[in-house]
Amino acid sequence: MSRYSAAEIEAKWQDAWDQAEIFRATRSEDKPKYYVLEMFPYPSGRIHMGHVRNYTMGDVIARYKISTGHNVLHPMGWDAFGMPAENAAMAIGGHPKDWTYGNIDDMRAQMKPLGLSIDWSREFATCDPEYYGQQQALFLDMLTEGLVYRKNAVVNWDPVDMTVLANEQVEQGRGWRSGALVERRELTQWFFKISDMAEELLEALDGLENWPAKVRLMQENWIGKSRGLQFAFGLIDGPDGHDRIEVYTTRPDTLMGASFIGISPDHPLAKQLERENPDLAAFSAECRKGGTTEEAIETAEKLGFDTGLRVRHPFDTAWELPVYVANFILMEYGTGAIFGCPAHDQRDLDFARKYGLDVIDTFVALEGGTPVEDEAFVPQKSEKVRWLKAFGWDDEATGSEAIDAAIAFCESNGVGQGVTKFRLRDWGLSRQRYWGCPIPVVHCDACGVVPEKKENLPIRLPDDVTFDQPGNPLDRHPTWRDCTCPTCGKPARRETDTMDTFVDSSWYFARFTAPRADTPTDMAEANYWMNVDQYIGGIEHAILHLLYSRFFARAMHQTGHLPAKAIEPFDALFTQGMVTHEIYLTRDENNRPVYHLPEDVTDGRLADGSPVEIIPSAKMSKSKKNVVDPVNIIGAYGADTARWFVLSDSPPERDVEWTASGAEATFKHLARVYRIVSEIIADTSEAAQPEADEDLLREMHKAIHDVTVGIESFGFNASIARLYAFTNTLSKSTAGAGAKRQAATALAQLMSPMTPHLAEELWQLLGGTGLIANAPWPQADEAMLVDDTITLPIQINGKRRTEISVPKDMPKSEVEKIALGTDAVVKALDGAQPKKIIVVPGRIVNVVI
RNA sequence: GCGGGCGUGAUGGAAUGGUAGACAUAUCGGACUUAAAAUCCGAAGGGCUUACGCCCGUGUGGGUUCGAGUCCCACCGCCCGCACCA
Repeated sequence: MSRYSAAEIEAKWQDAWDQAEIFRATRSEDKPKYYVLEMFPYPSGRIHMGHVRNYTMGDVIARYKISTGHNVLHPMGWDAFGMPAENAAMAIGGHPKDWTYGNIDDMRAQMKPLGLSIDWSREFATCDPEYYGQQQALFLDMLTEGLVYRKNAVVNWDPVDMTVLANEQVEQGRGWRSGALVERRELTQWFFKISDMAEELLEALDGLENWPAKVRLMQENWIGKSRGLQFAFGLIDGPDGHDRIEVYTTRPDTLMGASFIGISPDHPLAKQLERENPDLAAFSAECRKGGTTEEAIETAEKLGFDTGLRVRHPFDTAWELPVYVANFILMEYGTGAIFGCPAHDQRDLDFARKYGLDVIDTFVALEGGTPVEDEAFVPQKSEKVRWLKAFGWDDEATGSEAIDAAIAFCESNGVGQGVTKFRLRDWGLSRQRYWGCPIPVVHCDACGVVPEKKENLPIRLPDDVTFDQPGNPLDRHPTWRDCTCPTCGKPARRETDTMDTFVDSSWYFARFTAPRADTPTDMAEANYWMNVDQYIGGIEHAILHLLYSRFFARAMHQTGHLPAKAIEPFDALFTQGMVTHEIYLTRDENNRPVYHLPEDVTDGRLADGSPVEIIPSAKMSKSKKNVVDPVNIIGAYGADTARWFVLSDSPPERDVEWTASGAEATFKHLARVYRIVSEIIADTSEAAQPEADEDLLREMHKAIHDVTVGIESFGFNASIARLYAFTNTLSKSTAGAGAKRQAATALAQLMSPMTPHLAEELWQLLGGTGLIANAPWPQADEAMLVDDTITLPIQINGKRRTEISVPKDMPKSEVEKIALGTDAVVKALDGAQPKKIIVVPGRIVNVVI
């Protein structure tokens, strides 16, 4: 009997699949279609275990759907534009293009041995001119539809390198290369009008039933619909053109507790005052230091500058409030101005204490509670409070009712109006970088900003660029910028900004339906294949990528590139967890950590015997060296072992920890399955007892049922646990050769989505017809799933005391009688009557004493 | 700071509000072997008890329920995202 040789088996069956072209997707109306997609990778050059886990999950679904009679589309491509290619060019020389395509070749070669059921004929990279040219066409169509526009927006500016920095390139407020303090600077940039669709993107979340609730909730909060009051404070002796300050608040019920007005340093009034007031100019300059992230702004120390200006309270014109410029107010949200109510908002209270401002309690003092000191009084949303007492009302209302009532009250008194606002901002797509999709517009002195003609697409990136200095090489290219105006034909300048790489990934799923079409999509193909039936990727994409894709699908429908049914492009979404590994480190003479690769550590020691510190279960990262290269694992154990392991142990949505012992154990298990099945094939015995056949087949049907449920519900770990149990049952079974072969065949089929190579081999050994990949999925016989006798636990006061064995459909009253007759219950009752007996049929009996 | 999530044996984890710890790893014992490996069989949450059993136990504290790992409230810890990382 031969032994399990993964290398041999895997090469053999991958060839067989290639020969038969069984994963090539072709439009066909005689089968239901199924589109399964994993978030495509960035071509860093090496695949990692996270990729293996992601693609294996998609592969299990794809293979399962093939065997349940679906026409499956399972494509793969590369999210190939982005900063790392430029960083590599700067660090080690070479060209981003060569680096990227070289990485793609490497990664494809590392990925193919996994035996994924991918239609490689549809592969593309977003940096292919054939792809980004179509993206430019989409951009032009969106421009025509009014979905794109230009406006000013702030970027991170490195004053030493004189260049724009990505958030990732800002470390503790400083540029990562120059070390200079970063400033916020305004640039004119292109924007997608995603905010116009805020309401629709929000409403449509309800229909995404097969998305994780947490992702829908995160998107809902991100879109951030709020109902509030917009009104004005009259400005006393304001500078020219400013007689009022418009304010938006979601807490109009606290208006009588207002004690100051805060405006953003970028507010027009602040900018005007800045010109005449050097102290304020200095303060605002200070506010503009640091990065642009919301995190940086929100966690920075709250600073304010008293402008000396005063406003009048709308309900009491004798009541004057000071106007501060404050660093925590964002010009992008609301009107860029707020009123502060220290008694009922912690941030405002901290600010008021710091600058010695009034704290006007509109609730606690009125109700006779403890006055506000260091903690603002913010009631629970559901708490009924007399918020409006300050307005002279006596009605009780909960938080949102109180706010609606306050808005109505203000409106009826001529103070502002209720408005709905969204937190969602328009999507800035301009990037001052080379390795991205060129924005297809030109700047003409006579005609202004002019779209490029479609027949000139793709606007290709020039190859002759250098990365020896900071900034965008397109800006300093000698000739690339020179062009003629598409409108007047005079000399003009090409736009040198490229698109955010999120644009590339916002429509690739649609392109996969017709990757070689000479329009962005082919409507016949898109109509057949869309939507993505199952999308799989990391939770880190819960908001941006998934929201942008939802926006793009709508925009593509509006511009005639997708059918109406595809405006929500992902029918079902699954967010998988990461692959983690322990971190091993020692300390150098300065007590700084020195990291060690897992393969250099055995039983907590290095080769020289010195012990290592172990940090448990962290995300695999090159800098911490806690990485396991899938290529090595496949070389040592085979792809089936890698695939099985990343699916076992942890539920797919949670992190899974890679361990060497786990991989070893997985390999042993697969070898065991191979051995057990080989023995079954050699065996010709009859069953010792006929019941043994019956028992085994019963277990087989239960396994078919449970494994199928597991796959359909993304419970791959549960399916695998069930397969372990079924393998143990099979190995111990005393059934005859026929029943065992039947069970072994089912086992191979149930394993086939996870370990397709081994399954093909077993299928062949067992005499199966054709490829197991094409064989129909086994069906569980319902009648075989239920045992005639069940075990019911008996609880006394909710604690398990004993159990009884009863026929599965015994009536409640009978069960009750038997339960009351058990020794444990008789003893516990001690002659008394039970207070209550709860019988949950088929589940449990609880006797309350 | 804001938004979202997670927390169960030595370890990864299982458990439609219904027997907590399935399945696996590591460990220990046994069989086979000259021996080891491989393989096969078995034990195993903690405590008390000769035993029958009993008590405790799902981050902490409270609550709802006949019954809570699961639902609610508060807290602690860790993770993800925060609009120019992909």
